[in-house]
Formats: sequence, structure tokens, C-alpha cells
Amino acid sequence: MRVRFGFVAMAMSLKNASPSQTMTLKQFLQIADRDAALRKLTRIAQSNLANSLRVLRHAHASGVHVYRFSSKLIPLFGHDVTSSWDFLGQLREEFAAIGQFVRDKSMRVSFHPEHFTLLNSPDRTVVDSSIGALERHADMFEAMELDVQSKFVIHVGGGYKNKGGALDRFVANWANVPARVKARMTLENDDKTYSAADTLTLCQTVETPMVFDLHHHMCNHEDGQGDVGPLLKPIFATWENTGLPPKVHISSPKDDKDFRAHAELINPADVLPFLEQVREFNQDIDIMVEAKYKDEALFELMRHLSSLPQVKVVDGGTIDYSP
DNA sequence: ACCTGTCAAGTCTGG
DNA sequence: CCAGACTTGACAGGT
Repeated sequence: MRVRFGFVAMAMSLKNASPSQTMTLKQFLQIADRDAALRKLTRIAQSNLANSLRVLRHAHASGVHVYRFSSKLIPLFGHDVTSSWDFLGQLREEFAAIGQFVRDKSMRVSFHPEHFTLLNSPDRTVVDSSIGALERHADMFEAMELDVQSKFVIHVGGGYKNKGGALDRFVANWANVPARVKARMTLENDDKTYSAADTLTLCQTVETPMVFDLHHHMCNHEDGQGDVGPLLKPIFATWENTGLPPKVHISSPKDDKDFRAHAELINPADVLPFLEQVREFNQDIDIMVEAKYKDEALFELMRHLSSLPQVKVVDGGTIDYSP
């Protein structure tokens, strides 16, 4: 089975290449000349997009084919104060260049809209703004001319002291999500509220692929359900007909005291038992490395894996894990 | 050069 | 019912 590793947003190996430079609302409002402020936002976005392309080139040159964009590419995009401004028109060439590189090199890319994106909130305005945030991410993928294989991942949402009701509300609100957003959606188990089993059931109901997060599963699972083995087959089944390998997130706990936080690197001992389980399905997967050291953590993990007899290194971000 | 406080968005806790 | 924590990277302002 083939495993492709990817990383998130920025590359530690590159200097001054942040794709997440920003301007806060407060800073924006302090600039008296509104048009100048909007132009400054656009310049920041241009820099973020240029740096995203640099990071993509670096990933590709390193043999990495899976990458998640920063969700802060355009500061204040979607905020009321910028509603009159045509960011996408202004940034057309930058988005097109990224999309062309992704298509030419067959990179698999995604977005993770921030944790304020909640489709199951009891507050209608929160749901509406969440759908708006998802539409803006769809706009950006469309500006890149990338098809629906370029996915979003979000969490199920809040628990609101009634998980069952909150899950029902997710399903009800799903009817109001535009088709172009639904087509790109995937859902991930979280570290506090919605376990892998909860998330899988919801994904089956709304016919959406499930991203399995191994670290979140360690933090949050039903009593006696710490072994994900029995869930793997139905989780992988949610990816059928997408033309994509299932996606898995990995990270290691920072320490015992701060178990849910992400460590700098991936501890191979956290991942190897999982790879052994996946091997039984002989299933190709993409694994997103979510570690403080970003691409460096990926490369460090690859160095470790390359020493194992069951691993054949294909390139800098890909292994064949063989029986 | 380095340290500290602040920042769009929501939810949850605990006082 | 409200203040603060949660959590991440970036940045301004201070030293």
C-alpha cells in the first residue's frame, strides 16, 4: 500500500515564506483612507499567495504531494468591512498560477476553515456565516480552477449539552448547504466532543467522506473503543467514488499534561501501530502531518520510516508499506 | 534581537 | 449572566 504524507500551511525550511500574514480589524479601522487599507489587505494577500506557491514548489521538489493551504490567505475576506471589495478579481492571476502548479504536478490540496465554522449551531446567524465561510473557500478553489477533489475539512461542531440534538441539527442544516460546498466537504473527528464513531455515523448520513484524526481519537473515544480497527473499513468506505485515497491526520501529544496539544515532531510509536492496522486493508492513504515543525516533522518521520524493513521509500514524501 | 500583549469569528466552564 | 480559557501564528509596541 502507498502512503503519501503532507503538511500544513507553512514550511519551516523556508525563510520569510509565511502564507498567513494578516491584518486585524482594529489595524484596518485605524487606517483613515479606506481604499488604501483595502489595497494593503490585497498586497498582504498577494504575498500570502506568492508564499503558498513557494511552499508548494518546495513540497513538490521534496517529493511531497499533499498539502493544506492556510485558511488566512486573504485577511478579513468575508468580513463586513471588505464586502464591497473584489478580492478574487484583484487576485485572479495569483490564484490561477497556484491552480496551474497544483494541476501540473498532481498535488492534492485542501483547506481547513477555522474552528468558527459551525454547521450545527443553534444560532442561525452562526450557521449562515459558516456557510458563507465555506462558500469563500469554494470561491478560492474555483479561482484556482481546481475540481471537487480539492476538499475542505471541518469538525462536526459544538456539543451544546445535547450531542444527539446537535447532530440532528447538523443534518437539518445540511439541506441549506450549497451543492458546490457539499461536493468538497469532509468531516473530522475531534478531540473533545465528536468521536470517530459519532463522526462516521454523521458522514454516512450526509454522504460525506470522513477524515480520521489519530491523535483526536486517542484523546476522545467511547469507553473500550480505543482501538480504531473495527471502524477503519467503514471510514475508508466513505471515500469510495471520490477518486481519492482516504485522508488521515496524525500528530503526537505535546506531553502528558498537555495531551491534546501538538508536539513539535511525530513520535513514530504513535503512528506505526496504525500503519500496521491499515496494512491489513492494503489501502492507499494520504496522511497529513500536523506538527509544530511542519515539513521538518514530515522529513524527520520519513527518515525514521526509511530504516524499517517493511518500508520502501518512493520519494521524499511517499512510502510503500508492504506485507 | 527578544519579549509581551493583542487579535474577526464561537463555545464552554466556572464564578 | 459574564469574564476568561481555549488555541495558533502574526504583529505591534516595548525594551
